[in-house]
Amino acid sequence: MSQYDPAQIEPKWQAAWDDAQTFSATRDESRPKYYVLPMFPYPSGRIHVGHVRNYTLSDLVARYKRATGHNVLHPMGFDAFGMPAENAAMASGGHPKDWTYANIDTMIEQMKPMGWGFDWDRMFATCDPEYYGQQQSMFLDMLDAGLIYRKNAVVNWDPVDMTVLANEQVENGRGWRSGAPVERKELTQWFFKISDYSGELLEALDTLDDWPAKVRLMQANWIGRSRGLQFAFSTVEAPEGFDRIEVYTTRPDTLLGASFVGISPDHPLARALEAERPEVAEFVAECRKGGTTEEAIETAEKLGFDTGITVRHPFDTSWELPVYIANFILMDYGTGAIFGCPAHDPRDLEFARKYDLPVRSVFAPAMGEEGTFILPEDGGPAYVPPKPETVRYLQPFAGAEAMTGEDAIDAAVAFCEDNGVGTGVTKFRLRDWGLSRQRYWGCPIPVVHCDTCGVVPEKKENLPVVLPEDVSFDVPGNPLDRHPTWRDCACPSCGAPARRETDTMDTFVDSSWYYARFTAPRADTPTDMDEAKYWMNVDQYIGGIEHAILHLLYSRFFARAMYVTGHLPETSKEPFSALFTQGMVTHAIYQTPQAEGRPTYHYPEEVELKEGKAFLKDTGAEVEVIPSAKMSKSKNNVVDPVTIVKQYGADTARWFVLSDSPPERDVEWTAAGAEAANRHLGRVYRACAEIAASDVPATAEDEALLREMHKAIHDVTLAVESFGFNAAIARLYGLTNALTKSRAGSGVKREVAAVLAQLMAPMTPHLAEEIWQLLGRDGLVANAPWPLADEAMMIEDTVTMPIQVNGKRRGELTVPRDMPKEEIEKLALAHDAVVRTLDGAQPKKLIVVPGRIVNVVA
RNA sequence: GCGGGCGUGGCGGAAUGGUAGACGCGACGGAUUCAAAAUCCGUUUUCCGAGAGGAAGUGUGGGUUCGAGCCCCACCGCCCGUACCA
Repeated sequence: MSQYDPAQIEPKWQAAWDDAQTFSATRDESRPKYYVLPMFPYPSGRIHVGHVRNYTLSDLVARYKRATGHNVLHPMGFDAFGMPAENAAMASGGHPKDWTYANIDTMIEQMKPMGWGFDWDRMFATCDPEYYGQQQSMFLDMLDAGLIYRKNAVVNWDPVDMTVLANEQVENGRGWRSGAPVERKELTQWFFKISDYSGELLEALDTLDDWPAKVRLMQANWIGRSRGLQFAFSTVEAPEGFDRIEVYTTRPDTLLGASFVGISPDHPLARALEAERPEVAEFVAECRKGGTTEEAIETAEKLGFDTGITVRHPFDTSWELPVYIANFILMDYGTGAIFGCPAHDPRDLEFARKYDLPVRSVFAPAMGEEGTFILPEDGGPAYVPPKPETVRYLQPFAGAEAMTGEDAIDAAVAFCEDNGVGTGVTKFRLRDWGLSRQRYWGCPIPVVHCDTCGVVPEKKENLPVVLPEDVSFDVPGNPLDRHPTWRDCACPSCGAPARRETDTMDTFVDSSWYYARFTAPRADTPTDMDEAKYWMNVDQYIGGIEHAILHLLYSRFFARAMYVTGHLPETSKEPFSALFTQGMVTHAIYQTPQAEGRPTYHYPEEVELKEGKAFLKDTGAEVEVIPSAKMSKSKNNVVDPVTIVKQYGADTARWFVLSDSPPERDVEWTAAGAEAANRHLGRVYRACAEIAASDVPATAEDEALLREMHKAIHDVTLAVESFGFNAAIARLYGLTNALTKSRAGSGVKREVAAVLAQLMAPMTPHLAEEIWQLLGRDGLVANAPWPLADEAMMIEDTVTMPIQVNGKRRGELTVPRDMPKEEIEKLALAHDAVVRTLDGAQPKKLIVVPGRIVNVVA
């Protein structure tokens, strides 16, 4: 009998699918459509195991949905703009375009042998002018619709290289190349008005039933709707025009605990003082050191500068509070000014203790819950109970003494409004989306700057504004800025000499509408409405949890913006009907510690495993094993899928990434696991080949095997529907074992083997086709309808229930499936173990859950 | 710092509030073999016990319940995100 030989069978079936055009999607109103989309990859140069997991998951869903009668769209493309291409050009002197397209070719070559059923005819890369030209066209429509505007925003500035840095290019506050301390610098930049949609994007989260709850929660917190009070402090001895400082607070109930007013270093008042007073300028310059990330700002040491200006408390004009410039206050949120209440905010407390400002508690734990509570003014930590918790107000100015924070906030807002101290307002944390990038390898922003006409949109007939190819990366900065001819152009409005916008778009723009483009990838408009109406929405989107907020939120906004500009139907405002977030693929790190600095990392193939320990093959020296680490080139623990496929075949790689871990969790790649997967597939192949050739008449075991088959169909179908692919695989192991051990006749065994092939087809499609053929079935298993479980065939006559005494298992009871509760009670009380444990005592309670459990409470 | 998630045998993991450890890996024992590889069969949470059986046990500490891996509270550890990595 022939052996399982993936190298021979896999290319054969891939060619068969190609010939039959199995996975090319065309509109067909007679069948329900199903659009399954894995997040498209960045063309880094090689596919990695994370990609293998992502596309194996989407392919499984696609093949399963095909089998259940759906017209499936399962496309693939490349998110091809971005920094790595420019970094490669800087490092090795090539061109980002050549680097990118060469990488795409390599990756396609690596993807094809995996047997993923993509509709390759729809492929595109976002750096294709055909794609980004349509993106420019939409930009103009959105600009026209008032969805895009310009304003100032801060960037990371490398003062030595004189260039803007991405957050990841800032290491410990210094530029990655120059090593110079990074500064925050303001530039005029383009923005999408995503904040216009804050409320809608938040509320619509409730409609996304098939999204993970954690993602919806993360987005809700990110959008961050808050109710609060906006009011103004009147100032004492402030410069002209600063009679008042507007502040926003979400805790107006803590107004009597106010201790100081803090303003952002970018607040207009801070700017005014900076211009006049050198010591302020010095302090503000100090605040502007470091990167722009929220993390860097929040974890930096809290710094304050006493301006000498004071403000009057709105409830008591004789009470004056100092005004500090503070480095932890963001100009982007609220009004860029706050009042500090140290007793009830840890940051304010740290600040107050540092600058010796008063700490005044506003509320304390409600009566009876005080325990060991220490007031913050007596050295305790800031007291910040959850808002729904009832607390005791020490000096209630609005409402009762004991109230929840929520009620107290409402009462305080009402009180302040009644007394002319500010108004209650709703604010969002979500900021507008800055899309300008001072970089070459991105979609050019199609506008022109003219001295007379100002900012002028490029004419649509002049699109795409194509990136020039004659650029060099030998000097830091954006080559578009210094391009001799591309930059200079004629004003589309008056024709006078003008200057092209040299900022390009954030790559998040590219990935915010690719799902829509896949429905009509060659259209000469951004989308084709008929195709979009048929294929949208994405029925199942699959990708990494790392995109939970930004990419998914931007895409949700973009779909709305595309609806407003007529590029998507209203029904596509939420473009992803269901979302699944997969876990990472990890791999052990093998390292030898060094006396100083980084350890030496060893490749897995240099290491030998013996008795749970790892040794270097060369020297026999023991190496340290760090399990389950994220794969990283610098740690030498990256597994290359190409090697795996050469060694074991694509089906083994697919089977392995699906088995073991549930798909939403991280999975550790182990050589042993891959071998085990391969061994099992070999077992299935041999068993089925043997069955195909056997000739045993029907036996008494036929029915038992058929029952097992129907139960397996039922269980696997449920598991696949609920993304429990590891459970589905465990069930398939079970069916395989039942099939190989059964003494049923050949007829039934062949039927079960064929069903096994069908159930495995979405996971190991090549092997499934081969078995299908061995069994003499017609056509492709890829085109066969999904098997149906016959519920009547699954029913067993008896059930076995555990018997517990006081919640501890003491025995079990096998009874007819439909035995009445009273009968079960009698049998349970008469059971040896129960009699022994009760020892003559009367049971206090008897709980019988028919078919489930019996619990005797003594 | 803040927001979110996860934590179960030697390992990956299973378990609508109802027998904790399915299924797989590894390990151990056996069959087959001149021998090995491959393959097949069996055992495998820990501790006590010859055995029958018993006790403990799902990161830590508490709580709710007839019954908690699952629900609630506090803590510890790891992972993701933190708006210019994609």
